[in-house]
Amino acid sequence: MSAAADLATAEGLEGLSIARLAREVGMSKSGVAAHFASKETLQLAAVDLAAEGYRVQVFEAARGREPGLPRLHAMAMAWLDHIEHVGFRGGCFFAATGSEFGARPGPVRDRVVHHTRSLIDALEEEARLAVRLGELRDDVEPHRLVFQLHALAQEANLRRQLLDDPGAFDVARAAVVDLLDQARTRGDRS
Amino acid sequence: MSAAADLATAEGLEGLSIARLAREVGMSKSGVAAHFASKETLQLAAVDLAAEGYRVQVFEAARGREPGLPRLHAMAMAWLDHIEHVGFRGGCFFAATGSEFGARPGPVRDRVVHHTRSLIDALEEEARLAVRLGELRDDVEPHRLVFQLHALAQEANLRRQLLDDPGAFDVARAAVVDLLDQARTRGDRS
DNA sequence: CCTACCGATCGGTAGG
DNA sequence: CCTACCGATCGGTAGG
Repeated sequence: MSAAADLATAEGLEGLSIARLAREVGMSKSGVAAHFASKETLQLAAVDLAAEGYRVQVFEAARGREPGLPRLHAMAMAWLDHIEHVGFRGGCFFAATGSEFGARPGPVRDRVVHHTRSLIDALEEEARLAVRLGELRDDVEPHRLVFQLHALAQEANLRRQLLDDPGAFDVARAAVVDLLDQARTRGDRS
Repeated sequence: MSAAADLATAEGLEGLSIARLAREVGMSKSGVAAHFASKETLQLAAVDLAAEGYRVQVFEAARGREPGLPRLHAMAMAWLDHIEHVGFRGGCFFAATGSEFGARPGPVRDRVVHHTRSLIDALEEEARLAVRLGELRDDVEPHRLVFQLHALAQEANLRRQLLDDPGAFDVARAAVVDLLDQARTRGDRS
């Protein structure tokens, strides 16, 4: 069942058909259909499973560091590492499904949006805290900082998928370090 | 014919079926099929049409400015403007198709990759020139600068599609300005 | 450019 | 969990 959803995740998209999934796990088509009320239910299960994957990594990495800048830094890096190593053929699951369902209103899109916003909100929250703690400059806008962090991850994923750029994630990591460095309060070396 | 490809473009993806397109332009299915050797040919036509759309805007904007930093700046802005105003339901055509065909080898993927790389190469070339002209600092890496510029556009597109962030393109534009500002030779106000 | 057809695949259900 | 079926849609072709 969750093994089915995992293989579903690996396949990636709307092309994840009940029939195809059935073949892959060696069951009859209606055997799979019995586990999910509809194709949409299967898609939602795949989305939630993928979300669990990065949530565990990102928030586990966060727990190990003090709140504020160190935690923000750790979350951004853990998130890049996770995308780099997911191993789905289509790369980052949320980049793929977000792009696919961005223009298709419905529960699947809503779920993808929810998980995406959830990560962004967590990063913004941590950035806001870092500003409050004086670790990041007063004039740093958390919204924009996280915009840039998220952008770098998207770009690394795109370049690996499309441009065979094996160093894409290293470039992204270096840019993240620079970005946080420039936002850091002068003289602060925490 | 090119009107068909245009509506095809608007629809966006693999879901662009010959049957669906036929309905949309009021022809029979095989009437459309006769114009394209195969579905793949139709997809390639749509990709090329979309590429023409941004090429015209970006390279026209470039022609009006002197080579180097001014031209790089103009290209980045024209490109953001184009993505913001394409009007395809799925947003940026190349973000959508790139994500969809990134893991599907074949002529369609190759064509999407070619157009994507083409724009990136043009931006990098201009950045390299700006360094040579002394408009950008010596230690600026064109590859990484364009990585960041491209990342901002991807993120703006994603946020509009997924997060109903109407100011996403304004944030991206402001970040582009900052990025080029920081890369600029100190004291240079060209 | 059309009608009419093909084989394949889809999501879903009936009935067990 | 299965077989067996449904109506719909797909890409593509035959024949005109």
